[in-house]
Amino acid sequence: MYMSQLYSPTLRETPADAEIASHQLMLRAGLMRRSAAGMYAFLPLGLRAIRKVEQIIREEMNAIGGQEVLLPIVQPAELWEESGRWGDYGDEMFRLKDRQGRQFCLGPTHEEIITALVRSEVRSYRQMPLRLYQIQNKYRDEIRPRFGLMRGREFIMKDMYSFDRDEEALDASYWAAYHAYARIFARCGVEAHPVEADSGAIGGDVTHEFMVLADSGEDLVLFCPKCEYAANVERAESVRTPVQREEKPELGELAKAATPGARTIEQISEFLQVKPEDCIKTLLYVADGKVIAALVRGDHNINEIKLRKLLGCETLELADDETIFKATGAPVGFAGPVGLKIPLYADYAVEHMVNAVVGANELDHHMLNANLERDFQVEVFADLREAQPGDPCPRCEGRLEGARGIEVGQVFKLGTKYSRAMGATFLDENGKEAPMVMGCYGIGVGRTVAAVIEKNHDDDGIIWPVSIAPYHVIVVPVSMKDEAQAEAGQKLYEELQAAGVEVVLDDRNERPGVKFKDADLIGFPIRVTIGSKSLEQGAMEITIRRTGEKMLVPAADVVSTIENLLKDGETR
RNA sequence: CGGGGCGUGGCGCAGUUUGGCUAGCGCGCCUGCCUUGGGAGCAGGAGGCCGGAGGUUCAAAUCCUCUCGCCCCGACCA
Repeated sequence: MYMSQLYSPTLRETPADAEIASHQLMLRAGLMRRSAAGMYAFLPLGLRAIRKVEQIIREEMNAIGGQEVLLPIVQPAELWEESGRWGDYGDEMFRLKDRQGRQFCLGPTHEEIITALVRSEVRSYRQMPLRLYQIQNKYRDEIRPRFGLMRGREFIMKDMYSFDRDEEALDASYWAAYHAYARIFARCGVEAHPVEADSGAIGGDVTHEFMVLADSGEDLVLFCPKCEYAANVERAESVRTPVQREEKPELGELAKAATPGARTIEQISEFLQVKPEDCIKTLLYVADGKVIAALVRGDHNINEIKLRKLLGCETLELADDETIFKATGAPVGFAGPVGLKIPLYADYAVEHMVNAVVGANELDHHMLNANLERDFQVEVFADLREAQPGDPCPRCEGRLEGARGIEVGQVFKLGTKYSRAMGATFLDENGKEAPMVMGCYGIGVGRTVAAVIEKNHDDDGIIWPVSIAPYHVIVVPVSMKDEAQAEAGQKLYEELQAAGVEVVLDDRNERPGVKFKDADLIGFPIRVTIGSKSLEQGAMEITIRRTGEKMLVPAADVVSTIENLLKDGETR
């Protein structure tokens, strides 16, 4: 490709609305352009990187017996009604009607449509395991699209679905995908750490997310430096420590204190001069229409996912002001467990608390010296809090550390949730009908590219790993007006092409500074500079983008040197 | 959805508080000259119904109303 013809409009200045490095660089380097909030057009260079990631994914999916299909983006509502998700998915689903008034959606994911496809064709255990995947656009009307490709409303995703005869076979599919993922991300040039995760709306119980650690990540990951434990904060367990006391604690007298205007733990602890960890946070929820209270220590955050699991409820939301007033007799900010006539669920940490500060269920008042058993009873103690860095590891003696992560992939064991709901069954060797046991496995393709850039850039621009670089090499004649240079550039360009190297010739009549800046910004792993001085000596200069290392190479050896550099991965 | 901010040429911004006559600046773009190892220089030039609609006024980028779009923070932690 000639640089003069390449449609890659680079930007000298950083677009104002791009916040993180990958977003800024993808715009500046001319990889993509925004078309609407959370929607992007890919330009030639961006598309080439995307395609390379897709190709790596294909190879690894095929290697574990995956077969590629392409499913519709526009999906009929009926299928989603069968699985029950037409209602569940809510505002995040793009919905549309055809001219007959039939309802459709733009697929946010494809469990329904693939299950429908497979149920009508697969009848026998002999036809499984079946592993089908696609690389397709997905649509989610995100509440808040941001950070370019990190959280878009339209995004490219590889999704594989596995269909197996039983749990054991699913396990094999699951771990095959898990290990394929590790290979995929490694080949793309990023480290992606598998962490235990929550399965969210998709369902299922066993699931891992693959996280690229980066400060710009939207997820918080907790991991143990001493063992293998790593989990998304949504999932991370907090351990119950036994209550051990040398002697009976001295219980203070329950007393009411005026706390005008103090509604938050911060305000209360400030006002009463107590530590947040000596306060109990009383949160009122409506679970399937029933009002309950959840208690956590003042300095802890509740984990609603854990609460939801404990209660086993369909819907769970924080109570509104009116409900709170009805249940407690006080406005928001003054709820407490003492005298509260609704079921109380408390985090394990609350077991340890003595002489706690709690809301008094009365405007502008709190209670001091509230104590378990004596002053209030708790229905159930459970792990309800959000784990945080510094917490003990649930698996060993270590302490958890925290890091931010970009979720580039997730693998799920779905079980029979969809196959049961949608009647995807088969006959086993005894002629007995059973639901297929499913798994699903996603990779955000664009997000992976963005994550790679987050981890591979410097002040000058992108530093592509060779494996997904849009092009491997850029040949830069310093001056196109110099015939010897122009000719040598053209010749090298042709030789590299003949050798199968993906190469761009910067044939623009620009000053060298401009060409170098663009080359660095776009991030070609290797640059060959052809200048008059070196050329007179019959040499060219090879620069490695990642290290900045320069080497003067005899013109005759340039192609073989580059081939070796690309092969041994020194430029990665 | 709540809070904050922003919409002025392809990009980055000034001008808006205190309405005023040809709407500016830098980058980019076009032409010519010149220059060629890290975003050169000189000269000339193109390009903007100031997001949109309505209103106030002799006069609106500027004031008022409505609307659309975008960005950031938060989204129930009492």
